[in-house]
Amino acid sequence: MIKKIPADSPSRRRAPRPNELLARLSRDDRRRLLRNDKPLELAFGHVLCEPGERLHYVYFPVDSIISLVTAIDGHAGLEVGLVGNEGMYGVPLALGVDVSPLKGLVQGSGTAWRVDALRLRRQLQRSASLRNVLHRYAEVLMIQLSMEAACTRFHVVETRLARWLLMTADRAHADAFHITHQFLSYMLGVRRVGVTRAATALRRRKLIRYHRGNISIIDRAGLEAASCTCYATAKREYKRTMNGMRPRTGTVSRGRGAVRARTSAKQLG
Amino acid sequence: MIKKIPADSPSRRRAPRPNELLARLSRDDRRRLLRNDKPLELAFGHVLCEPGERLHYVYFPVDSIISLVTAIDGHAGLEVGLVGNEGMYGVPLALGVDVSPLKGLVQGSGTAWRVDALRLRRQLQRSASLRNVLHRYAEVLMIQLSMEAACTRFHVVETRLARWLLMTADRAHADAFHITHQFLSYMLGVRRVGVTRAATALRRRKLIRYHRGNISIIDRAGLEAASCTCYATAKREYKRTMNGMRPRTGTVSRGRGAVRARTSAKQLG
DNA sequence: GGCGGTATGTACGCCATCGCACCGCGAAGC
DNA sequence: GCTTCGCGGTGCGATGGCGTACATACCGCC
Repeated sequence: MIKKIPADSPSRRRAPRPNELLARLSRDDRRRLLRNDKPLELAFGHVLCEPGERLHYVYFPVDSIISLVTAIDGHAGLEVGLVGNEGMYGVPLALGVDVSPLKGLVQGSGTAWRVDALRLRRQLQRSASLRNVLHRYAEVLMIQLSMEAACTRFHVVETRLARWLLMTADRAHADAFHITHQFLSYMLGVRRVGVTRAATALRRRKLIRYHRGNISIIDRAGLEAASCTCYATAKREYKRTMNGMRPRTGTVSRGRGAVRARTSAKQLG
Repeated sequence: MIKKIPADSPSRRRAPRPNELLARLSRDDRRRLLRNDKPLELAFGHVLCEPGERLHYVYFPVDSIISLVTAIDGHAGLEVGLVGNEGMYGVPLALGVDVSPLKGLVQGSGTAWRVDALRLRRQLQRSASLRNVLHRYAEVLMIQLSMEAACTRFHVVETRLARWLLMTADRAHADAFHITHQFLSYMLGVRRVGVTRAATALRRRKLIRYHRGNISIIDRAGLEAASCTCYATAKREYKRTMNGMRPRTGTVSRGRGAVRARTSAKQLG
């Protein structure tokens, strides 16, 4: 699924942009990493790596989309991250670990640059600027994971669905794509019926349209309003983290900090 | 809270062990990192860093416990990680980012080594072995975060409570510690009443005992059986990741892998 | 142009948790 | 010794999601 819908409206599809992590590398870093390789075609449903297995490559999507799915006993799994041309799959290798805890599932077919583990390791040793970019992205991913945990815990299906659609549209560079309720239920960790209900509600509010797996966003601003703040948060945090912007200057509690400590203990009391 | 209960039974308390990350460093790395510093006393309720603010230090707990709490609109927050002498607080700095997305809340008073951001950065540039240890821990944290997301989504309060108690006992090096239902409800992201109910159930099963905040584990094996598998998973993944053990050798789907791709697409209907 | 399979819509009873309210007990402080 | 307050226990109706089952509608294929 997530195939483009040429019949519908090619105008919906924006021009694919290069992978943002690769774009941030110096010319030399990029050349040494990619050599003479060509981007690879990834097909929907393809599993790049099963959880707990060895990572042989990292992938830098161009216009493909990769779902990060965590394993959990008694359930099919739960999507905890979404990777498009803004990121990479295979962060553990960037941290010196050659096992992936997360299943990499191609959720939108398209192309991606692939780099093998050994070459990545060599270039990481050699280049501090490469490390800088990939490690910053590792931090982005950590932010996403913790946000995902809280969002999954507290937000209802409808707002989560809205967020998911927006995030996918961004990564697909299109406002329309193909995905079934069944697949969505797997990603969101809810029943298929739960997705149907939420999707029906969004459709009644004239925010989306869908028909047998073809979903299109018809009111982007409305959908953003209907989604949880996590959508905006994720975008903001990506920018801030990758650009190395200064945090807002606030009172940082350190040293003894007895007052603040008591305050928060009180709040919880 | 999480103060020791000397009256109860000092025998409950095991000898504190040194911070495991520091223990993994070479003598030189460790000396350059810690200089002539002494470990710091951290008091319960103290906030090491608010989410979104600048990280001035990293902390390596010895016998203190630090909760990683993610911010979420409309809620008090949600604990997404627990750091004791097996880890560190301030992973973003190890990845070259000087803002923490997660609140660092001292949840168990005790001591920790503190290293300032600049010195850490210098030593990271200098030492690949230091990078190796800290980046491996960053990976451990990512595994914990994704596990936490799924656990929070799918597991009921009682099993999650059991897991929390076990994890805290491990990090406190004691089977008894002090914590109120109110505080637990904040950590687990549920109502206070929800904790009371779950705790009552565990008590009736003779796995724990508690009285006005003093909780003790009286049947560790039973509590492990009552907790979700996430407890065992976290322990196993920590070991595997930090020791750099080989993954189990399995069929890694790569290249075309059309068969596997079709299979999983089928499963999802 | 009928048929089978896929995708979606709806219904029903159940359960975990929610939000709120109220009560009782025990510890610390006046 | 009495009061106050923090902590834990219980009850009640509401709600969001679950598991299951079944109905409908559409597509592609023969």
